[in-house]
Amino acid sequence: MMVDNHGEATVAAAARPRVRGRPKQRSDEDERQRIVSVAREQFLDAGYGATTMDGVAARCGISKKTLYRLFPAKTDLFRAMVADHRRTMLALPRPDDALPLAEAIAAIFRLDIDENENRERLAFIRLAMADADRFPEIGEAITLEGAEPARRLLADWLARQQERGALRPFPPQAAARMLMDMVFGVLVKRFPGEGLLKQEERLAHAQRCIDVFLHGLAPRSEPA
Amino acid sequence: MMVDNHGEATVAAAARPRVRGRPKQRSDEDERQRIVSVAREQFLDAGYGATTMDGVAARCGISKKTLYRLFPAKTDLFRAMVADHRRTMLALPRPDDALPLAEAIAAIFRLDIDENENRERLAFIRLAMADADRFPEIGEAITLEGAEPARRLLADWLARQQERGALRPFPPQAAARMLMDMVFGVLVKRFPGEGLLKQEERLAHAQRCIDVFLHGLAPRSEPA
DNA sequence: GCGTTAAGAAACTCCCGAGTTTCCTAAAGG
DNA sequence: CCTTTAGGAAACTCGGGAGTTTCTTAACGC
Repeated sequence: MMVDNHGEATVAAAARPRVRGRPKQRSDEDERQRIVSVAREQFLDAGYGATTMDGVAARCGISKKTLYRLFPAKTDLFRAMVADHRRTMLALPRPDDALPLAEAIAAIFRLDIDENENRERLAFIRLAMADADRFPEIGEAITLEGAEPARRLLADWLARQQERGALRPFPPQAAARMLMDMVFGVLVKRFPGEGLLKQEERLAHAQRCIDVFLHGLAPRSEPA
Repeated sequence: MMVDNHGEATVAAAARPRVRGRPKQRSDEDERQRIVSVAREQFLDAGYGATTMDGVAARCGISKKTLYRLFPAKTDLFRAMVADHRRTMLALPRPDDALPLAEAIAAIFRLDIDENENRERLAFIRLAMADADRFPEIGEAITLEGAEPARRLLADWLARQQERGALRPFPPQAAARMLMDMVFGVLVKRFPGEGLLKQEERLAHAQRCIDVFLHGLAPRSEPA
């Protein structure tokens, strides 16, 4: 969805006649949204420092003047991007306790999101790690709107399963963190050369993690 | 060890008489080493972009002239820092197959390293993630000198345990990655506010990860 | 139609950091 | 002791990016 928006915006911008004079009026809100989309693309792709206002304006097909009217400073644009991300972050599903354990976890992790959404999710995390010091809100956005609620959801679910006797007793918060780290640790895989995992690999990896995790927390497993 | 070096360097620098004229000669090698130590501190603390040559020179108590004689460009300094990091990276231990499984893994992870070493390890990973695009070698340093060998070591060990029947069959590479992600995922915990985990928490967390992991790969566990 | 005005293009200021140079001084070395 | 020379301090150039301004022009509202 978001990438499509980008595409639209960019293409529209490129197609927009670059004539002098006052262009057709457009709603400020639409304009802001378009800009934020482009900015998100840039920020996620290049990081905060390497993203330039000139670049954003150019890619939006607008002048810096307009850009600065809507976003008085680069930081405002960044914050708006983060806020937008928070708004559009996917709502967490209520896991169905009747579901098989593995499926319930897969649902919590939304393993079904598409490649682009996943790419954006990881890019956002990278950005957060890189610029968390300068912009606490990006770290907060990830933590408060993404990781934290998801972890709480997962931890609650784990606690319930433990009460049911479906899982052995184990600190739920710690367990939730472990599983999330396993599943999203793929992020680091980005280092050596080849890009992110493909959809298929990502799913397979997640399934393996869930497998190990569930066996690791199974009620009566033999100690190693 | 490294932090001590930093301390020494910084203090020595501050104590150095800031007089005009030619100072007492010192070995270029010593000088380079001092500079690299200071630079490492800066790079790890502030990232590549936020580290300035002026700042490094000032903290070293030397002039930019000397700094640029020894390191013609900022990138050279950065590369030297990475190279130094690679050199001083701890050699991996050969795991003793006779050890209890949990202890063997703890040894592979060097869970006994001190707080400062651990802080540096995590800072380096963060730096790598932030600047991997511009400086592939930092990502490579982590991957090739740190993560990769450790993962291979762990994977080999896992494979051996599987052959012995101490662990159930499971793709060893995937398993090694999972465990590493779990143990070092703590990294992400840095976001919200409070700093890194204390030594004690870190060890406890690692032990819990190992616990879940070993149960998850135990030979005859009940499916969940 | 016709003034008003909002937007584009582009030049501009300002700042900051990489890298260079100049001048000065004192250690090195004979 | 006196010349040579390496290093410190600081001023410099240069480039690039944030944010501003000016000029121009065409859409908008009457």
